Amino acid sequence: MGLFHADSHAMSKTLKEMDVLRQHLAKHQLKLTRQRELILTAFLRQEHVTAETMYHQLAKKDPHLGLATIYRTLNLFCEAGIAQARHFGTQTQYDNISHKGHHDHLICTGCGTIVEFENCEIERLQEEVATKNGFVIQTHRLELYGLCARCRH
Amino acid sequence: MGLFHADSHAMSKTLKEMDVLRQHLAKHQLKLTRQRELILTAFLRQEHVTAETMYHQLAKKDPHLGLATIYRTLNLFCEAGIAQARHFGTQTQYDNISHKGHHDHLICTGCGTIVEFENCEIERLQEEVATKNGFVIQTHRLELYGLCARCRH
DNA sequence: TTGAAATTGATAAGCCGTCTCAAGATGATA
DNA sequence: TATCATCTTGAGACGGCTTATCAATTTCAA
Repeated sequence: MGLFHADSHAMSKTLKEMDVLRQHLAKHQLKLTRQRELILTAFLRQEHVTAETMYHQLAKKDPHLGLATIYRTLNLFCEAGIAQARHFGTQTQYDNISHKGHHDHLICTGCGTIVEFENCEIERLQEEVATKNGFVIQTHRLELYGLCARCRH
Repeated sequence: MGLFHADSHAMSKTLKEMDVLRQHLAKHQLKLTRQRELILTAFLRQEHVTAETMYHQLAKKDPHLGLATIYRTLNLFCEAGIAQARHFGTQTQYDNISHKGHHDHLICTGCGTIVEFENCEIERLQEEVATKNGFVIQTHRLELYGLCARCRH
């Protein structure tokens, strides 16, 4: 009984997304597989991943899990509204949408230093712009490039 | 005399960026070539391009201009601060940074539509954040990803 | 003008992500 | 629970976009 509680508590974080996935699968006549569950729980633990990083992470739990399956599953998550693909550099980042505390970046073009920041007011204005254009924002990216105090001398 | 004036007027729009490029080349012991000039003037006429589109555009002026040269040159422009690379879908878009009043982007993750916008209030807040962190902004990039009205159905 | 050094064009190579397909898993149904 | 149509998987082939290679050419400082 105590064990049951502990288990259900540990699972509670993933339950919401698991339900979203189940609903999506049902609606599209798809099936819930061991791999999809495995990938989902691992995915939810992180803010953003690439297929490659998940491939290596999961190799320990299931050495036969194929890279193609991970790509397929992450794309499935996007369709289900659990993940969001973002192209960064040459790779695709899959962002955990439900993860909060998104931060923006201040990047020094001199020394490469990256300072993270968060500004509610800016976020609010972004929503405003999106709404005005008929968009519903899923995620965003704001990078300010400039020179930090030290590099200006 | 009249002709000279006409010419210098036609060039005036590209002069600023050409100078930026020249300075960058000088600083890195690189050379100013016919191809680099050609690609720069064509690039400055547009808001954003892919290497492929420039390849076809320029094929008329110089049928022997190679695709690799265009990629190399556009990347050079990024290093010189004239262009900015943005990855969308499988391709790379090269944005003209100096283009009138710098636009930010609202990007539909469903159909890829890009809506450009400008918001002084957001820019002001960006300055504020930068100053607070001891930075002086040179440029920035703001991309909002979401679903447009049509793709939400 | 000369020559060291950078650039070019053509194409090979590389990377990332998707497609293919035979073998295996899933789950609705009886 | 056994059956079986359907979906999924894993491995590798494939394809699109970008970069690397290299001999021939161009640039530019002296």
